[in-house]
Amino acid sequence: MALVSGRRPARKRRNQYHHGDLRRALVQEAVQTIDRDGVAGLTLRQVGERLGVSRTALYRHFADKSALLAAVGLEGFRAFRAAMMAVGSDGFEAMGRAYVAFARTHPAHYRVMFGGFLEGCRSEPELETEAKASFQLLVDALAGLQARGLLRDDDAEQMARFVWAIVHGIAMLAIDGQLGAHDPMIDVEYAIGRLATGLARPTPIARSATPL
Amino acid sequence: MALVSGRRPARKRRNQYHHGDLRRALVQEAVQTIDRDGVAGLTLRQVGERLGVSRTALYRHFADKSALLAAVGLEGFRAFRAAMMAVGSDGFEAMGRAYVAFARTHPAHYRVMFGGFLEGCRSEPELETEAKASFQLLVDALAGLQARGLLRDDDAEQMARFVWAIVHGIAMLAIDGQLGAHDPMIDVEYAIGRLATGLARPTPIARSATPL
DNA sequence: ACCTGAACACCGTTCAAGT
DNA sequence: ACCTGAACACCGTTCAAGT
Repeated sequence: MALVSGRRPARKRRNQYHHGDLRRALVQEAVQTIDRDGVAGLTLRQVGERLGVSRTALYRHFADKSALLAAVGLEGFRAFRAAMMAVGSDGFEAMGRAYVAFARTHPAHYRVMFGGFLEGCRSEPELETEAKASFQLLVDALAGLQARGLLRDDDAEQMARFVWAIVHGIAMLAIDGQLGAHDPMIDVEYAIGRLATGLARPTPIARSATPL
Repeated sequence: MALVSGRRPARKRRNQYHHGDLRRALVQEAVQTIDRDGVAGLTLRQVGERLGVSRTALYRHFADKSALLAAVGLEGFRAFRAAMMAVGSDGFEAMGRAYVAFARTHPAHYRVMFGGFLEGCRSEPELETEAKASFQLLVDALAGLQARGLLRDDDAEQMARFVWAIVHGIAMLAIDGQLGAHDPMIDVEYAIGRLATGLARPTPIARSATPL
């Protein structure tokens, strides 16, 4: 559950009425609520009540509800990038698996990050920065594979958008329940297999094939 | 704008206070509101007010807000399926283009259909039926290509989920503004090119290639 | 600094009452 | 049948007041 970067020790500050770190508690409670009730089910009053705090205490830490959502998104992006970096960038197989796994493990974060709920948060530059950095991770990984001659020489950003669309599509369908009982990891494995064929550097012979 | 199947002529019914077809007007107004303000910005009171009708008039036609949303989704699925059938099922190129084009032309419908807002509508069997039928369209198209020897012999449903994830991913990223000014149709064309390589029936020679 | 309760303008939904 | 206004329990947000 420790999603934030753990630089600050668990030492509680004094001179506070109810919490050592209300800000963090608010974000955490928001995430739990979204996991349970969806973004639409998130109410600031309930969050406060659940934390044993007045319903306006939140405004000491966040300008409004969308700022709280932005904090959830930012935390999500940081955890997401950490998870991606943890698997390394040798092949996109592991990244693809890690991507969908993250969405399933943190559906609330994922939905806030990529579900269009951050529209009113254009004022948060950190969000944009973090999102761009996550995407760049994928671009770099693909460029690395290209440099080793393993991938076609297409524009790396174009390839990245393609791969991103696939894992994003699988992830969204999975956490929205569109896949029913079907295991999304099967789709990830299938996609990896098809991408190996479709994105591999074309050999002279394969290039001459007229597939469709 | 005529999204519903046009079987009923525009003849207005009598003996009504304000509308010939309040139900349809409500759905239409809801769609416009969602297009403008997002699903979160949809309020029943505003819809009624905009239609010059009491704020509770809606309950004569819909059990609650989620039922109105379900109606929007159903209308979307019907229009979606019609658009898919219109392009034929000869190749998935045209279907892919039509898919993303639909999402961009009807972002409100698309978001309601696939954005996880229909969770509370399990009681609407028509929704499930329509969603399944849309998916089946893709499965059938792929199976047809398989029968003509143009596609790999993988499970057609597995291939369909793969293709669906791709176009869904592109569509969501596009209507969520994640692509910035980038034209999503470029991604569709790129995806089509890569899929032609990745989903084509493997020739004996291509099969022996070790791409990644 | 951080927290509080009262207050305001909203919202979905119910219901008795009207035509 | 279809529509209405009053009412209820919610919601986000503001603000003067407390420690």
